[in-house]
Amino acid sequence: MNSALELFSDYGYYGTSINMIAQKAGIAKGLVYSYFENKDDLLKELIYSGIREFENVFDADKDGFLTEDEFEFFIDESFKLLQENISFWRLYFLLVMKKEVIEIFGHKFIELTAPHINILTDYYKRKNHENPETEAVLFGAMIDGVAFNYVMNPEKFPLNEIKSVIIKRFK
Amino acid sequence: MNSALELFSDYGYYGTSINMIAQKAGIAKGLVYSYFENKDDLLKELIYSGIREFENVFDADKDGFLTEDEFEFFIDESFKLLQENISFWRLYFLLVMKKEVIEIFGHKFIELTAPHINILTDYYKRKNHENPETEAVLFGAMIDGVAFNYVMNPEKFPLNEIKSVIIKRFK
Amino acid sequence: MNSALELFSDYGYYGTSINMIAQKAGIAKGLVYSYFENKDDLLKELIYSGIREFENVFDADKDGFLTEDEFEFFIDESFKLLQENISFWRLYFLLVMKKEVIEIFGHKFIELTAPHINILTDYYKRKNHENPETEAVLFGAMIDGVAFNYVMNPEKFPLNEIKSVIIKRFK
Amino acid sequence: MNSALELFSDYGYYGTSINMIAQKAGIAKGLVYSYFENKDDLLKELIYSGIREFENVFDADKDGFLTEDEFEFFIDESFKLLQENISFWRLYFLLVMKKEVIEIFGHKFIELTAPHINILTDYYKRKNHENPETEAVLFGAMIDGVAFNYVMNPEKFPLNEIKSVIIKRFK
DNA sequence: TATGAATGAGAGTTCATTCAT
DNA sequence: AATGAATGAACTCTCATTCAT
Repeated sequence: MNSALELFSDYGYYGTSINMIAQKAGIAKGLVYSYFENKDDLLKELIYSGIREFENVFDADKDGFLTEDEFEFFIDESFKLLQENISFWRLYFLLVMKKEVIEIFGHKFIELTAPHINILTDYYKRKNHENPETEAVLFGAMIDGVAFNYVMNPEKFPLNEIKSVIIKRFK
Repeated sequence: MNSALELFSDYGYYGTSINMIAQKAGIAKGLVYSYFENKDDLLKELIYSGIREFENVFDADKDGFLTEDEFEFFIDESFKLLQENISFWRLYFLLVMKKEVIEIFGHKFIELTAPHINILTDYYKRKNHENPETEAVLFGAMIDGVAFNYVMNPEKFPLNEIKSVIIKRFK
Repeated sequence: MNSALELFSDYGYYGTSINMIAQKAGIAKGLVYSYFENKDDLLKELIYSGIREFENVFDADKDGFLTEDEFEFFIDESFKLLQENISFWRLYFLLVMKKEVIEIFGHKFIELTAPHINILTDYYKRKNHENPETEAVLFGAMIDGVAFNYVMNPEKFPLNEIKSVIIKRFK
Repeated sequence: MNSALELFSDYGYYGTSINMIAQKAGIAKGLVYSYFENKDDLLKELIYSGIREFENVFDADKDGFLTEDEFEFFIDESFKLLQENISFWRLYFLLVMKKEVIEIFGHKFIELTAPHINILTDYYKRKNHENPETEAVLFGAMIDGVAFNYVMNPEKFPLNEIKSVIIKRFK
């Protein structure tokens, strides 16, 4: 799965052959098929396991009420998760635009982000912002953009500085 | 090229066959090969032409000095460009993370955005922001994120509201 | 189709690869797939075309009433058909026992033979045989057996002598 | 071997995997290979054992002289053998036309039937039939056809009625 | 200039066979 | 004696590319 994740995230799903995966994993092609039904299934497992990891981390503050401290904690955790799963998030961005993927996982992805948008809307509402929902959506898009730029070039992207500015500007 | 762009942006590079492109364009498969050396070349031309369009639009204010009015104009133009070339930007996000693409176009993409980041850095420096460069980078990432979310779901994403909030918060 | 028919009838469906067929036909593997959707489809076409040929020949005496002269004519035609389509009948015997094939073609095969059995039953009834239906079924089985032995070894099997004996004994 | 015989006769040689056989037999895949050299060998053993069984039953009246009573006994025994080994005879019909099988077992199959044909020829000669040998060959083919139809559909085929008619007509 | 029949490399997948345990 | 993880050859099928027309 690690080999597959890395290759998928570098070359895309169709750009990665089972042969490449097996070779990278140091096993025979056929063995892949005793772990996964087929290539599609391997991808699914990869995504599910990524989603599960994400859900585990963000299950804590499910009371739906975000304090300023929790806001900072949320940013912290998000960025930590991002840094620890670069390949997964690369794959996420690679796939999330494909029609087939949206059909299968679209709802999963929405379930993942929608609650955060809601909590944020609430947060900005309490802070008397003018358009709390748009603000929340923009915040979400910005996080996407930051994640996107980071996974595209993890060495050069100044994630920590960015974090500070985000907190300063959006808390 | 229009057919190819649309198909690539919908089904991905590997998900689109030369046959599909020829059919959509109403020509024979073989004819594609008198316009383009091969499928790779067709993709390259597509990207180059997208980049050229982008460069043309943003050649105007090359004096490197951004006023507040120009800032708003810049946002306006960017979003217009985004809305008029949804397929291209979908394709951009679809490809930009692939290793092979980065090897070929990586520097092109950087050349495209770097000047804007510099101009923005300058802009924020003049406004006495604390970390003008980080601020500029975050702004760029945010625009990426907005674009990404918009092309993923153009009907639902509130582009105009977002624009207002961006101007209010980042001008 | 000729190459496929011959190979299928010699080595069976699974014992024949698309490569073998293409090689025998002197074309490239891929070309097979512009004539037929897939291997299954090729087999189906083969069977349908064989069935059609059979139906064409035996459409003449569809009045359902068999005279002694017509009986002889029927035998004649059957054996002629057998001799002209050895490969097809080999394939028929090879396939007709497979579950998958029966599911798809079972009714077709029954439609092919059932009318003849009925006509024969009628024929033997008129001749006051004791068990006309069993007699007809036995006759059908015998023709199967003769065909089976003939296609298994066309050079050695004495088809013409057999024909005479059949006519003498069963007319 | 029982598992293999049943599976081969239902799904064919290529349609049956070693896995299926092992599973049905309740043993591990690898263990099959300590009983048989390979899949081919397993098939061979299956056929040999079927042939041996056949030979055992028909070794009794090897004096080469067939009386009318023995004729009836012969039919009886044949049909009993058929009914008790449906799977084997299904497999026989499934395989007997394949080139590879003929190359290996062709002579065996001929050795099996030839003596009976001879004895029958003799039988019909004594009864002053016109073409005793052809008569015998036809009889053999008919038995094949009956067996074929029976194993194709054991529930529906009227084996006992057929037996009576055969005895009446061919004794 | 335009076609699409033809090619064959390479993809995903299966499965007979081996062998360390 | 028994297991099943592991292998890789061989299969079906796709599709970028070529080329005679």
